[in-house]
Amino acid sequence: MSEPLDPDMFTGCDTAPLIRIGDKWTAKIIACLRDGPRRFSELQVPLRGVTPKVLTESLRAMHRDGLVTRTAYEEVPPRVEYALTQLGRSLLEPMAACCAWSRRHLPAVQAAREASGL
Amino acid sequence: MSEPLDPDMFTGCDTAPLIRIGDKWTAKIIACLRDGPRRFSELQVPLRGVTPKVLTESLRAMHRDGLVTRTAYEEVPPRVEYALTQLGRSLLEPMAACCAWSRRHLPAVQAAREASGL
DNA sequence: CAGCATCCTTGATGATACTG
DNA sequence: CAGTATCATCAAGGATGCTG
Repeated sequence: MSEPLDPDMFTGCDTAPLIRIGDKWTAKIIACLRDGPRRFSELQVPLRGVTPKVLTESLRAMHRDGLVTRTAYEEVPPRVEYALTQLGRSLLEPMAACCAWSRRHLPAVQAAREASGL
Repeated sequence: MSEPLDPDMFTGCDTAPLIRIGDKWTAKIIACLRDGPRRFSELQVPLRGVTPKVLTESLRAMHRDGLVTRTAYEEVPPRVEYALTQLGRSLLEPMAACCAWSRRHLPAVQAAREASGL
């Protein structure tokens, strides 16, 4: 009920998050790769509005962290496919937990927000 | 294995997140309130470095969304206690799922990151 | 097609000082 | 104590144009 609270009890680290997940695109990219490999341009479609620069940055970080694989085919025009690794796939579980919460409780959040006049 | 990808398959909304959770403090605040009500200044300690301004903003948003209650006692000096609502408490579940993932897989992320030379 | 290179905007956050 | 009020900062993200 009281006493010492651990500042890092949730994130497990001081300030900078160790892994890039809570940013704007990583989770969406993982969702888009759920059903199989996708090409760079295939990802741009569902992630409407993402610029190639940002998409590249995100994919590079995810590749560096072992979440996705990158396969470049020596063709013209070039073709590059991204796919989830086992590690990346394992993130679908906590993501599903968040989605489940969202489906169940977002209406309550909406209600609370309106009840307090924005 | 292919075809139309839903841009909002993960977040459930277009751009702006409907609820403020993925920010820097909300999840930590929820964790700090897990074992009971806390005062404003009690929260500042474990959330080391958080300025009163930012803590106020976070708590206000959480209150607006029905995640926490705010109880001000008419005393001198003033005392204000924040506590999780049932809704706020329900967020502990998906948070636990994320923590579980972290405990299990962060070492693999570290390894992957080193194996790729940062 | 799959990106780089550049420049720019913006919101979340921080530092500091002050108040009921 | 529990904030409020300003100002400053910085990195994520975006816009645009170019290239192998």
